[in-house]
Amino acid sequence: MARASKNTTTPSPATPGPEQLDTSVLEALVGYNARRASIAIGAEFFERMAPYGLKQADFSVLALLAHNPGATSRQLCATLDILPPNFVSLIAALDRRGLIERRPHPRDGRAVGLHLTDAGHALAQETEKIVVEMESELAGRLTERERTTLQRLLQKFYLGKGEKRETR
Amino acid sequence: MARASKNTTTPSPATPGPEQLDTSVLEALVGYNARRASIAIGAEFFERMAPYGLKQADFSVLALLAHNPGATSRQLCATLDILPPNFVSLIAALDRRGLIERRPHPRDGRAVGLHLTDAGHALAQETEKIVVEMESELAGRLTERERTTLQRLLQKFYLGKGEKRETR
DNA sequence: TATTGTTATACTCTATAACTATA
DNA sequence: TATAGTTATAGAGTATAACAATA
Repeated sequence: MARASKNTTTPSPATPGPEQLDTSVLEALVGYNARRASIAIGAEFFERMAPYGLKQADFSVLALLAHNPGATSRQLCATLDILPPNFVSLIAALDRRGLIERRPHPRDGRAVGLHLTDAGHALAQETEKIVVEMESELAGRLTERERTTLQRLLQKFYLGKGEKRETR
Repeated sequence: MARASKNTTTPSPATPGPEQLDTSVLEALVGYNARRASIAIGAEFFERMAPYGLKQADFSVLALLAHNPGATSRQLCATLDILPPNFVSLIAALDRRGLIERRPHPRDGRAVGLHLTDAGHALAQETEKIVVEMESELAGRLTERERTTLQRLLQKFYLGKGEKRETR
């Protein structure tokens, strides 16, 4: 698959001559840039996590459980925007691998508290370290201050928007 | 791809409400923030483009053709990172709707130059205006300078380092 | 021989309806 | 009645192999 083409800040000629297209219209959109950056980072993530057999969702669940022991499926689904039916096989796979443990919820007989096993804790710790290192490499051209700014600005687009309409 | 971002969980403490999880580990990752922002913006995009029957890829193609008349499928696929087999039905749909026109390429008998029809131009212009307006609303809390910074920082993650990966 | 566009196909991700058991 | 977890399934999105026409 071809890589993203680099943008030329000069307006493109009207004739279909050169190879590169003028992408300045799209690169002015936050949505486009966020999506492309997300895909690029996700591809790198996929490569580095392949030895551990973890996808982004798997990693997120392990990382959250490491810091929120006993969290329920419902809480994890809400936090990660995963639909409950799609969460079942994910959790089942982690369970089969012996990374998590399901314990009855102390106060709610319907719910199940999820906990990392020792192996799960070890894997969460190791992969979290690798991901943090990967991010440092990818953000190598950014200063620490730029990186913090980037996080803060991105979060403005998905956190605390107040009024929200229902989708379909 | 349109993820219903209905679960942004306002900080209001709902009484039967779920205990919020500690997400600080994930929110420290650019990849996580970019993905969440991309999904949130994509959901809003989906809502506003629904009346026009355009998905993100459709809009990108129309916008690119508006500024790159006569571009070929191969060029658009390379620019947008879409695999050629997946591009066929997309282009066919735009063609059936009378938004684009396929003309024989002047210098390559294999290729086909893609052009917007009058209807295509009108739709590209109208939807581009709507998307730009949407972005202004979503980025309402950002200063113009912050927004420019955000674009620049995001582009560092997907531009100018495409010599390694071959997939996605 | 290489490239453009295409068909067929498979695999993943995401979404909806409906069931169960608890509350 | 409402909620947590689950099943089954459908629909997008994305991937590879292989082919015809042209270079």
